[in-house]
Amino acid sequence: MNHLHEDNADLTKERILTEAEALFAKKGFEGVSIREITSKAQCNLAAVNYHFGNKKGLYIDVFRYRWAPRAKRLQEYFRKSLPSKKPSVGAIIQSLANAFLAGPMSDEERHRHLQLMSRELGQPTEAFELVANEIMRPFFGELSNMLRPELTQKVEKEQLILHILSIFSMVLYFNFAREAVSRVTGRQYDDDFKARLVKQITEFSLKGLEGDLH
Amino acid sequence: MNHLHEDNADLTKERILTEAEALFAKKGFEGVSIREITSKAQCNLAAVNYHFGNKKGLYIDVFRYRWAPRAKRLQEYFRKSLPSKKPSVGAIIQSLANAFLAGPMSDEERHRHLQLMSRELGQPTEAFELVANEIMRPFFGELSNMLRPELTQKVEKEQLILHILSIFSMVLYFNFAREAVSRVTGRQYDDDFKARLVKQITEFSLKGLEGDLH
DNA sequence: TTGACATTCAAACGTTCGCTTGATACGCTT
DNA sequence: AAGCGTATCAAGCGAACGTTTGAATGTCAA
Repeated sequence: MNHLHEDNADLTKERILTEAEALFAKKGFEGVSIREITSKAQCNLAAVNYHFGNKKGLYIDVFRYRWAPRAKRLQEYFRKSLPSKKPSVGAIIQSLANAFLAGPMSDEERHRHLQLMSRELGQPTEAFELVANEIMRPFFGELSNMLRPELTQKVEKEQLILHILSIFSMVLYFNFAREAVSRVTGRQYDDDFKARLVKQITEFSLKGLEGDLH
Repeated sequence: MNHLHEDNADLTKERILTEAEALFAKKGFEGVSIREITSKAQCNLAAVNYHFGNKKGLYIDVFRYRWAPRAKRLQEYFRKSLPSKKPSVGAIIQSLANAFLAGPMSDEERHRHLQLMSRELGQPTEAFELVANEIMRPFFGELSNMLRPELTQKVEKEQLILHILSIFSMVLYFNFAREAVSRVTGRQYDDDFKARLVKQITEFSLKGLEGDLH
């Protein structure tokens, strides 16, 4: 193995995945043509069908090889941001909001990531299965286990999940609707404003949980 | 005026608007073809170009003649749901969440409405100007004026807007990401569950504002 | 009855779409 | 050197796309 031509193949394949992710995030599946992707990736039109079978296969592989690994990196970053021992609910929420809005990735990369996620949430395709089973479900379970000991016993499982979803709704919305948020607030979406949004999500959510905490 | 053929024209035009809205909401602008719309509207392919100029013109007119009026109806419903005198913050939020999740429209209609809105929020087009100027800006101003007297003086304008956006993020998310929400919670998206979501949004948001209230 | 206008229609326009094909070049194995 | 598998390429396929056209139809005012 490790032939030279396989390295080249990998490079082409990687370039296609990179450009495809950016374009799918920006314009959606139907808004992008294979020609546009291969043109930006500087390769032949047929390369997509050769490496990924068809357009949908490429879309799925974008989630498999780009989105899902990044989501796991994001989760890992979140875990390492937590205080090593018995993190408080406030610390958990803050780490969560911070990881998703000002985490380890570049602003562009994070925007791509959340755009792709939002598209799948709003209009699930085959890729949603991957997102749900490999990323969402385990992470929600992890968060539930983390928060459970901090909550009063009367809080049911469903209530806890709804709380977590409420927090996520803000994280996603403030990224997904950047332009609307910028216009309504009159603020540019720069690092200052992102820090402000992290603060808002953290404080609003922490208070939102009040009454269900010990 | 009031010629018979103008009535017929209106009917065709109305049918196109109706089917177009449903399809644009479901599949997005690029995911729908004029042929699909005119086929469902049971009219000729050229009717879209005759009545609306081109596909984009139809999309804009869907927002102008369908979406915006419905948004105003929704706002009117919200106003009438409020206690007639000095509504409390809790009453305001509850009326808001209820109007958007269980308001005057059918579940399908509301779903269409919020899907179209979410699409414009995530990927603004020409229609976003209409949405922002004629619907969002006035309504946000109205909500601000309503909530302002109930908040402590230290709450700045930006803070207030971020609070409102936080509430809206939940309203939109729980509609936009129906399938994900259903899967994660394990619940069908029926009337019972919608009532549960209204409760969650109301209580979570009301607590989220705590500390900034009188 | 005639002429002007509004609306619908079948048909076709040129373009772009996703995808396939067969040729070509290259590196590896034997 | 021969044969094999991998990768890239230009070219082209049929289908679907948004849009245009010109004729047909129906309705009103003059």
